[in-house]
Order: sequence, then C-alpha cells, then structure tokens
Amino acid sequence: MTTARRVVIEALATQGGHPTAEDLSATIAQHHPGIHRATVYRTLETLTEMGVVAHVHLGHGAAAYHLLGSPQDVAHLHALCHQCGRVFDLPGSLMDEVAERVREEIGFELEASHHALSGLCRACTSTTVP
Amino acid sequence: MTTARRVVIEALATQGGHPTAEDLSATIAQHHPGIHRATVYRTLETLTEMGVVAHVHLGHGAAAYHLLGSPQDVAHLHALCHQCGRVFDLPGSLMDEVAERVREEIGFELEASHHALSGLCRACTSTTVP
DNA sequence: TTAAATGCAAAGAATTTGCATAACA
DNA sequence: TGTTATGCAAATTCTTTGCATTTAA
Repeated sequence: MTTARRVVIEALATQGGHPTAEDLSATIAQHHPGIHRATVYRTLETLTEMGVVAHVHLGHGAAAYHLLGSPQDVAHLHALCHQCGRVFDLPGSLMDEVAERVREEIGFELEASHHALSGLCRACTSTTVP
Repeated sequence: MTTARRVVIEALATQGGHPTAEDLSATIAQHHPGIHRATVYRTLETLTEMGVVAHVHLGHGAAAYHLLGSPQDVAHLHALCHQCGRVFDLPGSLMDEVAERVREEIGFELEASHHALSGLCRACTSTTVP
C-alpha cells in the first residue's frame, strides 16, 4: 500500500459521478501534484487486477472507474445517452434473465456491468422529434 | 458518391469480422494507397450520419463498423470476451424485454446494438478456473 | 460552376513504455 | 536489503482539424 495507491483509492471514494482515468488523474493532480498521470493509470490497472476497483466502458472508450464493494457501488448498470452524454443508473438485476439465456445458449458468462448500455434519454428523445 | 465512399463501402462489404476504423483504413491502404486515413474516418462519419453504416463499441473504445441493411447485418448484438477478445453474435431480439422495461421505468430509449455486451466466453471460462 | 469531398501534414487526446530513482516490506 | 512502485519523458495509437486542391453533380 503506497502513497499513490492510497491517493487513487481516496479519489475514487471521494469523486462522484463516473470518473475516467483522465478525470481521476486531473483531480489527483490538484491535491497531489507529485503523482504522475502514468502512475494513476498504472495504479488503476493494478487495483483492477487486485479486484479493488473496476471500470465500465461508457462511450468512445473512456472507461469510468469505481471502487468495488463501496457503499455507493451497489451493483448497478449504466445507460449512456449518446445525445447529451449523461449516464443513468439502472438496477443491477436488469440483465439477469438475459445473462441466463446467453449462458445457456452459448456458454457466455455475461458481465453486464462492464459495458454501458446506450440510447437516448427521455429528454433527448423528445428534443429529437423532427 | 465519390471514389472514397465507394471504396469504404466496398471494404465494409468485403471485410469480414468486426473491422474498426483503423482496420478499414489499413485494408483500404493496401488496394487504394491514394485514399488517406483521414478520409476514411471522415467518410465513416458521413456515412453514419446518412444512415448507411453504423458502429458498435466493442472494448477499449475501438468501434466496429458495419453496413446497415446488408444481408449479413441482420440486426444482432455483440458479446465481447474480455479475455480472448473474440466477438460473438447474439440474436437481435435478446434485449427486447430489457429495452421495454427501461423505456417504461426511465423513458430511456435503448439501442441495444450500439454497445457490445461483455464477459467471458465458454472457452475462457473453463481456462480461467484457478 | 460551385459546393462538397479529399489529401496532406500537423495537431491532439488518451494511454503506454523504458529506465533510473525512490519507497515499501 | 531487495523487490516493487514511482516519476519522468518520450513514444504510441487512434482520431481530428485547417487548408489548399480536386472532384462530383
């Protein structure tokens, strides 16, 4: 447990929303200028392997990191509106049946929370009417 | 309809698998060295706006492009194994119920095929047993 | 002809890597 | 003390942009 790791975990615990590696890197830079971006990336990778954090792929590959097992973690899925970019939380059980079906059919073990779903949120749906 | 667009569409029709913009760019470079990478990217964007092609976000942000309405397009979803990286096709209707539920609950219009699902494929599940 | 598309080169972002140094156990 | 992690800078990879030129309609 090094300083950098403590700081990264702290940032994950503190920062709300769905911070990307770059977001975290930026936040950390403010309070701990000494900690290099590369270290943040490497630390996130290490912590992921250790099972302490996980990430969700939102749009365009910007993965959002979060602590595992934290109070606010309570397994949930994400839906990304590709119009306004907002992220909506969905119940973690939403895909249970789908996962079950995929498991039976092709033996694929779904990790539903690892990729966001996407589409249009209510607000953008109404705006988009041509 | 310009040369570049014809070539991009041709590449999409020809190239199997789930080519990324970079993949397409590379393929095209072999047969049509004149066509610049930037043009491929721009063309893909344009064709997307025109509704001719679409892309799926697989892992790490590398979007896979495909022609819309092509015979082999028949609406389907993708599941990405994050161990071996292979992409599996799933029936397009798989998420219908989920979409319905999300629509009712938060008014979110899901586009299930726009992001891949992810998890472990059968082969990797068995290999991973520690 | 005239607007739109292209090629080029260069700029950008996000992320990774090699290596010497520093910190942890 | 001997790894392992870090800081740094530079390299990569993927993608976008400005602008002059070409092309299609």
